[in-house]
Amino acid sequence: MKYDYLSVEKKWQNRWEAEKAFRAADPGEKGSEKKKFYGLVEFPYPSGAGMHVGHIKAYSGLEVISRKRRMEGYNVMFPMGFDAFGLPTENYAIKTGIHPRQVTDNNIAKFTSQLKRVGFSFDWSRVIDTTDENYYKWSQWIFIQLFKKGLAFRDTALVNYCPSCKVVLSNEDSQGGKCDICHSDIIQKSKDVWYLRITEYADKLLQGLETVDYLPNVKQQQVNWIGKSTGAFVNFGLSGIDEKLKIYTTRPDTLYGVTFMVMAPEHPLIDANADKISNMEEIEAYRAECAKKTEFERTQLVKDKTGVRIDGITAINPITGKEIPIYIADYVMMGYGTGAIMAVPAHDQRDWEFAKKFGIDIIPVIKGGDVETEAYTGEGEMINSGFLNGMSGKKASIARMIEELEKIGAGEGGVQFKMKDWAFNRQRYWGEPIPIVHCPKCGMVTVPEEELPLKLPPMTEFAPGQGGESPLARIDSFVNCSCPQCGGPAKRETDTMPQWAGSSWYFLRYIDPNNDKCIADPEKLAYWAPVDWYNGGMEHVTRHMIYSRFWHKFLYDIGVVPCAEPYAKRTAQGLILGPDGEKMSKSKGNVVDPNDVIDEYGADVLRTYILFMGDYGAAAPWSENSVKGCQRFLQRVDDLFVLAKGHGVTPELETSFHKTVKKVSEDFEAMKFNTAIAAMMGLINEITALGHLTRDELYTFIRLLNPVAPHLCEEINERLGNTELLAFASWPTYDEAKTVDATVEVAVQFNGKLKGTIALPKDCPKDDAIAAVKADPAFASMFAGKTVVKEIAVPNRIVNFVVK
RNA sequence: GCCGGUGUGGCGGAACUGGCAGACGCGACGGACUCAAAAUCCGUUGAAUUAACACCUCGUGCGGGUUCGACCCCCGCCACCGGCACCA
Repeated sequence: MKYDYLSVEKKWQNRWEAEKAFRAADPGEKGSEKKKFYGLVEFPYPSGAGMHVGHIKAYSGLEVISRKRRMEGYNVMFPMGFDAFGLPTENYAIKTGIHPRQVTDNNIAKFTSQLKRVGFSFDWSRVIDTTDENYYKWSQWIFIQLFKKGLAFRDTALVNYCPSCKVVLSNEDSQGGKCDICHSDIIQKSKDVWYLRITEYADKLLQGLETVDYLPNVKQQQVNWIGKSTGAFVNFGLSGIDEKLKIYTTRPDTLYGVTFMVMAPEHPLIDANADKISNMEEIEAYRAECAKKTEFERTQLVKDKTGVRIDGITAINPITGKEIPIYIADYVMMGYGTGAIMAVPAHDQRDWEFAKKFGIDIIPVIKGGDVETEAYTGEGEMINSGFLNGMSGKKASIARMIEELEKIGAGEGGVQFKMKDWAFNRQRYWGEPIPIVHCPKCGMVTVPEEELPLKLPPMTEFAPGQGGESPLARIDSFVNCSCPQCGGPAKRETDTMPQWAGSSWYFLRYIDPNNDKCIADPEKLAYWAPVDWYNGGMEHVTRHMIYSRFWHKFLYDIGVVPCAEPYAKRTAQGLILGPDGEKMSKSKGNVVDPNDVIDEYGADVLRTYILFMGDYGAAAPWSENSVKGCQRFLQRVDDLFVLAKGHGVTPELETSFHKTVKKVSEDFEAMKFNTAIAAMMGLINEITALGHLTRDELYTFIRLLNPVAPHLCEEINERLGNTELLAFASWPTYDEAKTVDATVEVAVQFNGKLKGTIALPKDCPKDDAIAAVKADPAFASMFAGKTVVKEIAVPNRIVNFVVK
């Protein structure tokens, strides 16, 4: 009988909705006495294009886990929401004149209906929308707390600016010198910008990684992003100037090999001492040349070293007392360390290249390598290094040098991070207004908390101003206000927050989405936090995750949340590629729409295929034919009902059932959905071949499959006469002892080569196994005329004879 | 350049972390049902060899090694993917 998925799926979706089946119980409510499980997936940006199958894959993993947890007796919260501020919506609004609010509402409605068609067990009573006033009220509240603690500040800086989007971008949003949104080349521009002092939390963010269960590569990427290095700060004296040149180095052990110094072109010491520099024109010319280059050209296109020697000032090595030249060069960045370095050409390749080009001495201080051909960066015995001579081992030499530097007051040990402060403003309409008032008397004043939310004013024209200022700057009624502190006339900040703001704390709001007194009720936070399992894309591992960990840690420090880390566990799904093996994109025309798949095959088939197509964490191409294979599988499950007679255990199937329950239980937890489904397919094949099973066994089977294909399983459950939802049936258990067959086929090898198999009782002792093979006439010829040198037996696996 | 990952049939992918390579699915081939097709069901399907699904041989990117035994461990390469990148 052909399974009518369309009406069956609708039927169960309606019932789940009517019964509010997946509503998580808050503390005090019935169900909250159970152990809690908080499963989180990355909420989508509701784009006009609707969802594609990649979204479905991203949510399916924890959908399975959440459904399994409910069956295991947990009180599960599996929420969904929308990260709806952002440029695509705003650009669409600029183009069409339709208000972003309306665009967003339409898109959310579209996404919601698509998600419901898939049958995800989200708690729809907790939906959040970051553009909702009652949500961004709290984004603004957090900003005010950051500001009060000095973690939000304003600074003039060279920023990455996208001339097309007319917006300032963070380093994270402008990787590769391209705008993350429109992919045009970004340029450098001097602007007054807001920063969040995330660097203050660099060490905490790094150390926190030791307490969480993230995929190793996720952790590694965060570690790299934070980029901690240890070394020393060293103060070099300057000739004729009563000032020191402070540098940062990871290799203080090579101090005796310093033959020149390099400062970033923008280094403030240059202007401060312009009167002592005899070649300022030359330096200015070089600076102008550098300023023309984008950061991309300067850092990405590694090419010839360029630079200019500063005439008139020299540096004094505090250890050797030697006088050495100072250069400016753009291979040294103002934004890292102190903006100046000591150059050791013998042991640093960049310094080596520079020295070769400018004819500077190269003094080796570590034995090994040939510093005439390239810098030697390996370890070795210290030479030409005064008190370090004869030492070997980088660590010891560094420690010894730092000790010396500290003794003579010329430096100290220190650490540096690659991570930079977070540029936190955008000159756009569709974002959270930054709740700050600029008062000519009081300076920057926060909007009083009782006045939050600071709402976006109504507008009809959303394009940014010509100078790249926020569209909000055009609205006088918004801009002009009175200072909350002194009551005098003042002006509002007109920039808005970046899209990352709303997603930096959304997992907390799910816990108490309608609270108008605080982010979330402390009792509820104590119950639900932290997120037990967070799944999402690898592309969000550095930016979104680090930002949100930062906010969470801040909220922890001010006593708002009860735990130091927001996510106890993090996994990631792989991409779904188009049928052509390419990344899905509109331009390639290889996007698969989940709606089309559901129309043709049903939601259960879609879900099953997405989980079956391969390793959940790896990218895999879409295959229409394989979808059909999953359809056949579910059809065969449906057909099982007519084969189900009586109760109890079918002896021929008993071991297989125990095996499958074990396999599926374990594989789901490891997100090995493909092999779990393969195991269920194998069991179906066995049952079909046998021709019968009991109704109890069918019940076990549908409970295993339920997290993957819940509509079909609920339907069969009902046919079995059960009135309760299968969603809350108990998860099947297995008996370890019954997962192995009574007789096991064991491989027989001679000299490691497979020569046959032998049936042996389960867990047959080694000696018995060896004896059994020797007694088996099938292997007699293998022993004939040979001497057995060694006998190896692995229970239930192999027996191997080494013969001569 | 650095860090991480991957490489297995015609295809997607399995393989207890050293123990029968290719589970499961797709595709293909053969058969059943059908007037026929679709759907469904049954069988075969790594390569080579063969009358043979008998034996032997080869086979997990390439070249070596360790081991009774290697997709798995070690050494040296190649290719592709992801992240970072003149970070001192």
